Amino acid sequence: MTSRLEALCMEKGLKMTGQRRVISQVLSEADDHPDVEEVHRRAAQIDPRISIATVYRTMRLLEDAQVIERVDLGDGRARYEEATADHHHHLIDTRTGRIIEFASPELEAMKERIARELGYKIVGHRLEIYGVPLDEAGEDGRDEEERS
Amino acid sequence: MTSRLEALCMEKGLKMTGQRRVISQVLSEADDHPDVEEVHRRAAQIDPRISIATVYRTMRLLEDAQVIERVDLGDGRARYEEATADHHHHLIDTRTGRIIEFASPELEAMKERIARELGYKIVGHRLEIYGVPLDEAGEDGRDEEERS
DNA sequence: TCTGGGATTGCGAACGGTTTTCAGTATGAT
DNA sequence: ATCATACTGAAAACCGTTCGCAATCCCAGA
Repeated sequence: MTSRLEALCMEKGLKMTGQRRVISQVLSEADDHPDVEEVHRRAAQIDPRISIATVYRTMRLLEDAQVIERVDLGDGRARYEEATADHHHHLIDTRTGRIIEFASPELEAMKERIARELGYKIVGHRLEIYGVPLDEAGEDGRDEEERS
Repeated sequence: MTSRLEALCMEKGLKMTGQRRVISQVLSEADDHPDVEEVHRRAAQIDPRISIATVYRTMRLLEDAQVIERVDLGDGRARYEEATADHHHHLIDTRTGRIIEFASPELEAMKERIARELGYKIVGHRLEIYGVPLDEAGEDGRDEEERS
């Protein structure tokens, strides 16, 4: 059965090898933001002879083909998600690492405006919010707040 | 004479060595966002026997002491700026690498609101805009400001 | 002013994530 | 099936950053 990403790859004329098929499947089924190691782990469960180097290469290939998107969450390794048409951003739960996606047209508009006022045309942007759940924010041992 | 950052360091009770003095001076005089290698280059011009390891160590020290702030511009290396009270963000000129700082209270408010709606309290955030100068970007000349 | 000992430094080695090299393998067009 | 070519695995190279260690420096105390 061809996964969504596999279909996309064939559409783009990429040679479909066994490992690319497996990685495409893994990525199609992922609903989170796995890093390369995690993709490799999941791929290896389907076919243990896939090497980490191939995963790296395939991720780059898919990124270049704009099938997936690299997400830099500031933790030193690249994470990935399926490419989407609409721009969105990430809120990272610093307690659990959970990543929540959100989009805000107003925010987009405001960014455009700010860039224009500075004399620039936006070619890319990224916003990350780090936060803690409201209902847990005030409870346990008051760690002092730090605004950065 | 003692640089601004050097004074800050002494205030915080850090032992002031020759290298820390030099690095503090370099950082006090910088009005850009140098990476460690660049700080080392500038420091070495004042005192050539400062090692890159010491620069790395000192940057971390100053960061921990909240004298400077690390800025991750997504280019794989850490950049730094003096710590400021007000939160600001960066617009990166993808043609030249120039970094323009900007702040927007409305943007801050909007982020707070978005986080709250998602049930979160913000503990940190970061926004980067990548852009090209309007007057070099092609037509769509909406706002033509000299911005070299 | 001199001293002692903990903090700091320089060097190179180690590190973690990522890319590359290279020889062997698999793919898809024929 | 065949063959040129693209792809793969394993290991080495890379790059920014950190660490281990012996030598050195800073500065509180004498």
